[in-house]
Amino acid sequence: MNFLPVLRNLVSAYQAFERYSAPHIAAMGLTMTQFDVIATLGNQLPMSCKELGEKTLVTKGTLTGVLERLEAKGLIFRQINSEDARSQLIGLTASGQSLFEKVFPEHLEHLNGAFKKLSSNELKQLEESLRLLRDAFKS
Amino acid sequence: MNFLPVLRNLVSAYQAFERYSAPHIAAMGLTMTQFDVIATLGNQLPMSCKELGEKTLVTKGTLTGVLERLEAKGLIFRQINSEDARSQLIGLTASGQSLFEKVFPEHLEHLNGAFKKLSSNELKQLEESLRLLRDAFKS
DNA sequence: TGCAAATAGTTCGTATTAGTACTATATTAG
DNA sequence: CTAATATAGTACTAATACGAACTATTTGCA
Repeated sequence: MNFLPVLRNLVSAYQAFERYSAPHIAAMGLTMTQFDVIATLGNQLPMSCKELGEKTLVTKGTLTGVLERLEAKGLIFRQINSEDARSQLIGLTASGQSLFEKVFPEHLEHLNGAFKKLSSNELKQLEESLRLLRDAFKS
Repeated sequence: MNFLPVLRNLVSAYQAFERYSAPHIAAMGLTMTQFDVIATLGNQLPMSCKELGEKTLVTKGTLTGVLERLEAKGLIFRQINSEDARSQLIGLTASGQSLFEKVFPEHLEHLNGAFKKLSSNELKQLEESLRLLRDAFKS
């Protein structure tokens, strides 16, 4: 069974998504990864780097640098985790929260411009197919 | 229509693929991108950077660095393109060819370990779904 | 209790990655 | 024929990205 076309389509679909999204996000002064972090922190209680990394699929080594830059922009704060001194809690500052409220719905609308081309069935099929593929690579 | 689960699955499937493949390729002394270039050049006539970039989905700026490192390892050569002095032709050296012949079938077998979990229908469905998604982001 | 093992984050090295500006060459319109 | 434009590849910058080594805690187990 020839699976190379599937791999090729996986990579090109992923790249197409990135290239569709990145310019819109860059126009708001963020990178994709930074946006991902802001979107994950929005409307949530402060969370640890570990949890943030799991939700955004960003490894901890990368996250350190991303958080540095977001902190330098005044978008996030860090606070001590009183339950575990190894850990810290990350949250949005007022400025980060207001950026989130502006940018997140806008970007959803931008993405909807692409997804509205797909039917409800196609979306469901996609979600299921992708889950199968991911699971095939796991374990 | 909520498309966020589809996006999340796209990213996690892509990452699962990378994390399944990368260690196997790293064990052979290559990165994923380097392997991609070697695999694309294998059993082909020398081709331009432009063509190589289109086939591997690597942008030209990135390709410059990748080719530098592959050339330093003695795996590829560059030759003048007599038809266009702006361009050069990239091909595998004997050493690169022999690496290709060893590594490519091995890696296909490794990937098959994941893909054999999917039925023929699931593969077909995946290929089609991913093409739809990619096209939704294009244009 | 006390120490080995696990965990949270940072640091570091290497390699992409995108994007822009730049050089050299080719093509094409007038 | 020549000037404007397009194209191929390189140089450069900023930001990921991964993995390994490292520090500071915390946990688990004997």
